[in-house]
Amino acid sequence: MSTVLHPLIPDEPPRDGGFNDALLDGLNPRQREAVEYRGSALLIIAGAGSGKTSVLTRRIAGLLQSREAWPSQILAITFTNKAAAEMRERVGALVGQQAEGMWISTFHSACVRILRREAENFGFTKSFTIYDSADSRALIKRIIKELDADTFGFTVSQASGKISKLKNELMDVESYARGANFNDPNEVMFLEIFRRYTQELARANAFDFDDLIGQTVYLFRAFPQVAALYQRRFRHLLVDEYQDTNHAQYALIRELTKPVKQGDLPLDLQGKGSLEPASLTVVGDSDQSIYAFRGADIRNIVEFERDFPRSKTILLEQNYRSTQNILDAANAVISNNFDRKDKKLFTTIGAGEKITGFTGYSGHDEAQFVADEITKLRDEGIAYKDIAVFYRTNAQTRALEEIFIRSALPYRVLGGTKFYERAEIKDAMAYLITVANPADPLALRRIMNTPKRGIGPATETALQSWADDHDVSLREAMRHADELGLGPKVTGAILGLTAALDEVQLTVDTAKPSDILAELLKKSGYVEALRASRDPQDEARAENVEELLAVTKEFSKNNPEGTLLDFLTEVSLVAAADDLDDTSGTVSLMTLHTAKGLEYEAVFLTGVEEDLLPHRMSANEPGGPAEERRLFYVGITRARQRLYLSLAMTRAQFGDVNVAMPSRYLQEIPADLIDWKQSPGMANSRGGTQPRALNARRDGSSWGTSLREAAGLPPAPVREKTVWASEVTGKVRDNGDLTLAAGDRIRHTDFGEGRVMEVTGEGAKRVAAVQFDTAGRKRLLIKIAPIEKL
DNA sequence: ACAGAAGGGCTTTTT
DNA sequence: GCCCTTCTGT
Repeated sequence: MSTVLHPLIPDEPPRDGGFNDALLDGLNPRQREAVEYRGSALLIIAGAGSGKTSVLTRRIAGLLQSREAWPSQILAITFTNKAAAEMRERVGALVGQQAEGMWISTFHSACVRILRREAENFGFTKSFTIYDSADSRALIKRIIKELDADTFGFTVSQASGKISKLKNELMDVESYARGANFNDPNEVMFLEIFRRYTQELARANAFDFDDLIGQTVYLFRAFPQVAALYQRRFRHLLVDEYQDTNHAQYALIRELTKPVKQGDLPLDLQGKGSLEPASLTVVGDSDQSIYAFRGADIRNIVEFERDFPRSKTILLEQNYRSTQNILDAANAVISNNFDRKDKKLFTTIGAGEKITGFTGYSGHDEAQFVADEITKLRDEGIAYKDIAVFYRTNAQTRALEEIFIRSALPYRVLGGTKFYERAEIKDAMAYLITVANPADPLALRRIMNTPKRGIGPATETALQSWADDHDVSLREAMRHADELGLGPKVTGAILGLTAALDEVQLTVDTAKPSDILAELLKKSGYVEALRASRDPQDEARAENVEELLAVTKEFSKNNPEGTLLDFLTEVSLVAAADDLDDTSGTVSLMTLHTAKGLEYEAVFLTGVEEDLLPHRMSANEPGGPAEERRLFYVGITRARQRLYLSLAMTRAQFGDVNVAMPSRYLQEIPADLIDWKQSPGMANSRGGTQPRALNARRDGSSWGTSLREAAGLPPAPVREKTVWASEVTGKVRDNGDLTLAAGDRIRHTDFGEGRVMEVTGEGAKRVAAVQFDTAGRKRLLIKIAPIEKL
């Protein structure tokens, strides 16, 4: 092996053929072709569950094994970090250590890597901060306030949404201004917001999420010699979930697959290596495009063949995941989207069980059904970790969680309010960001008076004006606090904080993140202040901060060389689905969006109601209802063996209860595929093909019924059990040391009387299995269930 | 400067 | 139902 001439670029790989046939074992002819095809561009249309990850990993392994490519010449883009980790692992299993040098990451991570290396080319430093959506909203909020733009009717979410959209289209302030209508005061104001926002980001040495992609494209276009390095380096690009790429991501791919210009390379590389464009493989399924709201452009995949004229397309339709009943339902639903290439999933697995349908009176009733069915599945031998519950909006978790806690079902919520969104964690992170990137005023403002140091808004404004007048950073202004004529106490507090930050800052490139954090927490007195507080919640907050400290230690263990910047990058880019830990034996709860790319033995798709799925907000958007249908389709196709569709007749929203109607999509599923345990009356009267409601009765025993009548709906079926006498509240009950033993009689506020059959678990986690007289068998967490001993 | 109370607005999905 | 902003009194 000859020496490597440029750190980025290894030599040409030797081409000695050798393709291990084991890589093709167990593949169908189409999959084989997708692994073996060689050419400039390949589009793999991979239906849900068609084994695309297998194909992709084997394709990469093949390139490595046959010596067509060095690991470092491969760039594979996935949608989530979790998917990247899985792909890396699976390629590693096929080819061993070689997997190390490949770039397998998300668009965002790959771009951060490039930008950290190249930021100095265009006015940033490598220690730039990444603003997440909350950060960028905070900045926009400030700007709107400064400009009094709210009097024009500008809201933060409007402005940030519009800016994000423009950035996804690679529009910057200048190009937007060119097409702007200057007679429209609204547009002028928006332009000013956009301009300031862009300026502030640059001054803060920060990129927002959209910039990570957009600025990388800009970098490649403005600096051809930089682009040439990466064009030459990456010989094989593979992009997963191509249907969800936006225009900026598409442009990035185009840049990377341009032919390498000889003259743009450094002298020592000229004439070395191939100057052909890199080969491109994209995998996707337009039926699973669910991110149009975020700028994903389905045309990228639909027009691939036009974009890359010498491309080859391979269609994978055989499904290896689900039963035929589930696939029939999925096919039936998706065929209602008219503007799609016809594609039908099929399997050789067999029909399998019917889909189970259920209509609850309320979200809680629905949740109870889910909990009960999960218990039954468990009895059939399906592990908790193989069961997932999906919903359209995060707000729906509340009812599910309440019931799951009561029922002692182990669960975890993927996404939702994450650890890093907690105020105390953001505070601690802001300390870290402040020392990593002193130019960032957003982080500095957050910690300036946290913990309380007597530096209030007035002082902050004074500091900021001084900074503006002297054209220095906010941080620099703080160092000159004694020149501002502030009170001695405030001045001392500012100088004290600045000195502490400056001191820690000296160590950022060398010290471990955990040591830096510990030092900052000590010097700032943050944890101390939390512990001293008399707010009982602050104790928990202090523990969360300790938890963050543990996270940094764990990070250093996994990345011995990892710097503070590496840590901050990792934290900025972790997504909801990324903390997925398959080994934990719990039921998984997540939104339909998070569910993409995952699969489970049993899937509960909840809240299949109008205004929820499809969501009310999608109704006005062009293509909205079709995208919602794809979302439903994605949910259905996650299931291997068992699928449950559930809804409620009433749903709590904004604090009060509304009547809910069955989703239009339910009628698109052939009636004989669904076994309704309790069917929605509405679906019957509209579709006419489904079985009549069972046991329909007008006994007025449930408020659900009367609400339906008030709304002019036919009477709902009434189950004898589980009419919620009392609303389940979010308050944590505590039965203290109530002890129960097998044989005891108890009364439950919702289920009535029953007999304890068995008690398991210890202490606060003791669980009673109870046979109720009318409501069946339930598992209850003794400590908090609404029960009394008789 | 800050704590606590009262009032308004809002939630689709996320890298 | 909750969170965030604003107002009021110290």
